[in-house]
Amino acid sequence: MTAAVVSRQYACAKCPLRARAIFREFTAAELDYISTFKTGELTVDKGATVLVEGAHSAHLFTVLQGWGFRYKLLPDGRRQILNYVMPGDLIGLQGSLMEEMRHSVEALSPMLLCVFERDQLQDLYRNYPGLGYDITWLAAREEQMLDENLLSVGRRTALERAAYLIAFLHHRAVTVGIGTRGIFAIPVTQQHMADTLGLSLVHTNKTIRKLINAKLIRWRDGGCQVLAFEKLTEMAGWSPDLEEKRPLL
Amino acid sequence: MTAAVVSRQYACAKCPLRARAIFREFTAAELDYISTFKTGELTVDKGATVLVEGAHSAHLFTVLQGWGFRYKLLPDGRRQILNYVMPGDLIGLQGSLMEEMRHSVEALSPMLLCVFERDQLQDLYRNYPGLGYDITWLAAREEQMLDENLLSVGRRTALERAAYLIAFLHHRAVTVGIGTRGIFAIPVTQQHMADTLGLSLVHTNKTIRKLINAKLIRWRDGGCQVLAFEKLTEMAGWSPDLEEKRPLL
DNA sequence: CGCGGTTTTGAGAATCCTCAAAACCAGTGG
DNA sequence: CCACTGGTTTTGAGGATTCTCAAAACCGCG
Repeated sequence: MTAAVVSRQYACAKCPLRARAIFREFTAAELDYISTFKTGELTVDKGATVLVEGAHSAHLFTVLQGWGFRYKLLPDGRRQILNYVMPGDLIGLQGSLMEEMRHSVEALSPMLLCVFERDQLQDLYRNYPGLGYDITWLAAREEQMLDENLLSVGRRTALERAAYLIAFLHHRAVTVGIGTRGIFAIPVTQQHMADTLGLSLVHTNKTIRKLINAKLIRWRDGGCQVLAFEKLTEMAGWSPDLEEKRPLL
Repeated sequence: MTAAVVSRQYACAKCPLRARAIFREFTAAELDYISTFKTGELTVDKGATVLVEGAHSAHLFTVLQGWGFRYKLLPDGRRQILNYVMPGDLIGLQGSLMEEMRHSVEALSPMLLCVFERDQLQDLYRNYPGLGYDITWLAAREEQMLDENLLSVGRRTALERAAYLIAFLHHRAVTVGIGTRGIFAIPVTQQHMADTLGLSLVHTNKTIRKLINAKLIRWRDGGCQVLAFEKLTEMAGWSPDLEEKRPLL
């Protein structure tokens, strides 16, 4: 058993995630509506596939807890990780809007998801245009992240790429409030890193080792921990955008 | 003079682009509204910058004619082309939704653009939720293309990548109705290709030469012409999705 | 203790890069 | 009509990066 639907835990208004500073305030009416839109919660085991390429998903999800990643495969099995998902992110939008999903999503850790019905999406746009706008905003944000990733894979050196990726994930996690109590681990293996960076496992390992030896990161608790965020961003030639408040569906 | 605003040419209902098979039907009311939303047209010279990274654009554009590309730069000038734009594509959405643009857009050929006011976007969502939905759909489509591009740059070999890129652009162009009268040229230089593929100019040239020697493409009229589309897609391990009808703003 | 998954190391080979220069080509001005 | 110019494509060559193959080391867990 890799996934299980659980009954509603709490109303959206009381969602602990929503209280975090990065998310914008919703009106009471919006919260009520979202509560209707939400049909349940879903827990997913680490390693389980949340959404699979080719399917036409009947659901949309908001991540409440845990990490996952989006990826695509070539016919012969080569894998490219496109982006990571973490609390507050919306997944499955493509599968809801288009005929079918063009990528898959897998859980990196146990995940807790909020489930929405695809069929209610039209209704949402009609009754709460502001929320529709929010969904577009979230899609534009995803595009922004992909742009930066593509720049990285296409034009940064292996070392810059690794530094960028780690800094990027760390920054997102901190922004959304993961590991506010000190150092936390990004729950990936070096194989995941390799498939994100567009490098082989062996070369990824050698590259990451340089970052470890330079004491910019360490590898512990089944993942990657950041020790010197600034040095990573500098190495990558990247500066994080200042984060505006964002919607949470 | 690289860009000039022109007075309104014709109502959206009579837009010649809209008549093409790939675009979905709009209701008379929608067309009326879009006509209001549209504030003018803009011509842009080949090589001119349409939108620049860092700016907070007051405008949104729909491409009516011509080709362009979106790109990002690293601090030292390395360039990654993220995607191409052609008739029917919406550009500048990011700059309208977020604080500022995270990429630039440049014209590959003379372009004709439809201009919309960013400030009216909220109004559009409120009054025509279906159009809001359309905009989200377009954003999701852009994401889909980026996903495939990232897969390509990250995991395909140089030859596969080149084959994919050319097949991809050719397919998009055909779908939107460019060059329906026989063979047409994709208006790029090999430098553009290189910056899209994440390769050096020299290696790109050698790779493209293989495709030319195999008679899959030819290089003529200042661009790339496709001679054997199927062979390209097969070489890339890619099959184009079937194209649903899409909105045109 | 044994097992499977993950990280590490070594080594030779393929890919891709940089540097440098030549060839080609379309447009400009004499 | 031709020389000149700037942009683009092509070629060669040596070198750096990255890959594959293979095996060892490590590590948490049953």
